[in-house]
Amino acid sequence: MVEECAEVIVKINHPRVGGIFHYLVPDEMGKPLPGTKVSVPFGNRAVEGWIIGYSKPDPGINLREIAELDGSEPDFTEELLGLAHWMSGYYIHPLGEILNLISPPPKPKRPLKVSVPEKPQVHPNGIILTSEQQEALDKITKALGNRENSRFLLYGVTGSGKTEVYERAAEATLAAGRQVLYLVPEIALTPQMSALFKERFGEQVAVWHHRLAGREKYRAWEGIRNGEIGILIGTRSAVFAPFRSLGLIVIDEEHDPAYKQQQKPYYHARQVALWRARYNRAVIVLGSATPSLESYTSAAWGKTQLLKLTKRPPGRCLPKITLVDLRKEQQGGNFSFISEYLMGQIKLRLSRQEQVILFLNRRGFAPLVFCPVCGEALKCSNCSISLIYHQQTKELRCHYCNAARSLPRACPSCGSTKKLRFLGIGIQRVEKDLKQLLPGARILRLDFDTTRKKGSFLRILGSFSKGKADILLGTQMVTKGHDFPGVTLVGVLNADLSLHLPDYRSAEHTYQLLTQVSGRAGRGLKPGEVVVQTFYPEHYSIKSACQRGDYLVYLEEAQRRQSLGYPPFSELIRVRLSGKDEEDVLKLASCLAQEMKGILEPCQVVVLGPAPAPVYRVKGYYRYQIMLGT
DNA sequence: AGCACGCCGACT
DNA sequence: GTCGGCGTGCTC
Repeated sequence: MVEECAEVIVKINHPRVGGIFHYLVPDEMGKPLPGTKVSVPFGNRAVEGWIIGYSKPDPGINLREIAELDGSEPDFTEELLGLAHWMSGYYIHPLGEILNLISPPPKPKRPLKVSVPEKPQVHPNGIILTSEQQEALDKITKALGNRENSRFLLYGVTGSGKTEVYERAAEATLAAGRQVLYLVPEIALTPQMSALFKERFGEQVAVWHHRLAGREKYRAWEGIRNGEIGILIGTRSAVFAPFRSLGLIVIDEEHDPAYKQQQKPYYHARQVALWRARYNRAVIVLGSATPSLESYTSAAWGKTQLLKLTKRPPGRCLPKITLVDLRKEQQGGNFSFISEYLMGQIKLRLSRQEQVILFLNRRGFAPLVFCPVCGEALKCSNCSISLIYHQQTKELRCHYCNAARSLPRACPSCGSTKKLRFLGIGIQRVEKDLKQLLPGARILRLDFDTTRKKGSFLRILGSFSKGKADILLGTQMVTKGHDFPGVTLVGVLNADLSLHLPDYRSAEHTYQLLTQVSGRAGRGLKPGEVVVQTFYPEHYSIKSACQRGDYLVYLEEAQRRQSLGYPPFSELIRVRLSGKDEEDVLKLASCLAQEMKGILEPCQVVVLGPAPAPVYRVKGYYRYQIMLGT
């Protein structure tokens, strides 16, 4: 009779070695708990891995012994092992790599100084809740009290005080002896959030994100594990923290695409959080002024309880929104990026020494550079995409592979040495032109290129909020939850840019972007105004963003998705194949699609493709895709 | 992924 | 005759 052997997942990142390997456990090791890190002989070398369970191996394999146990405690709780299994199946990814992803941070070399945990003290702020806030809070605390796995959508207009509701729900959770996970979409939002929570809850608050230094990381992880930390504020990877008693999960700005990882494994933190909430019988609150359609319909179907905050606190009203039709502007002879109306409003604010935010979702100086003789646009040599001209570095950049080249003397396609032409307007061009149009104005630019250096993001925001500039000109980055009381005007230079992207959610994303950026206006006591410039004022996502307070955009979008058979009314899977040889990729994709059709179409799954991906070459790899839909 | 084994071209 | 090219295949 063969004894039960340890099932070990080896830490080797290749999908072909994703399986379980059995090892004998030497007697002196006893029976280590699942989750324990081990070192095992593998082929002719030693590799690390984790014991994930015990079972009888198939007969006839030459079993070897575990060489070493690493660490006194298992790396994973039972919950996290279960989560890893679920993720491995759901995201079709090797278990070993999932375990690697969620494994604890390494122990720092120098021992940590022993901190004496002070008695946590809570300092209430004395704010009086609006009746809507109170009602939302009551429902959340009731669910907390019942230890139900409840799911809420806190749908509140920008500035309606969602954070205050989260803080009080956190207070109730701590009082019940349980822990809180508070997720935010990006690292830049963690400092202000943790400052806010620390003010109220003291040192039991910790921050987590991937850029944290080694010992900070370790301290937060340990604190969560041993219960000294009651509230963890972090970005999506914080969803894997080893809570001992998780009671509340808050996902702030739940619609934000940053919650989805853009690399393997392509997990969605909201999805993972829902799993953990279920496992822990915890309450989960998804909060947003512009919920994802998935969450909104989930509420409509009764799977999620809807909590609405429709008003800003007394004295703070919603900004007025003005739509400017750029077609009419051009008919009137103004071909500039800025309408007369918006220009007038900017000048008015400058004269009153109020601040302005301008939003244009396009990096660089000119998005297209072409030869006036042959008409050919300059393309990246590795990607099927046009190169963008960047003014300050005087070079052409590919926004997909980041390759840069200097502006060529002669056209690479026809050899003409006539000066290349720039087409379209990027944020650097706006900055340059604005400085000429408004010589006295102090302008700050906030985009990927001005925030590459560590700390520059906060430096720019800091100097703007201290009033050291009049105009903050930015891409996507300016839309995220910052609070500038001095801003009374927000200008959206081109609302249409995200409307025509090849994504079935582009209308939803446009609506969310416009509403979020509009929310930056009038956060102080002075009333705010938003000016939205568009070539397409009758498009429903633009119209609805400008008539806030109605939920029609969700109804309309839901109807459209349903009639076209898109999620959340169906399931959709995109299978992407990529490789250096286009022939090979296409051949394999065709075979795969054929195979899938044979198996899936009888069970009513439609197989579409293969078709070239929207950007069909990236970094020298050809990309084809197959869509599966129900 | 590593790292072996393994069978064909230019070197001390 | 040997060093080494990277094609194929295996790892409890």
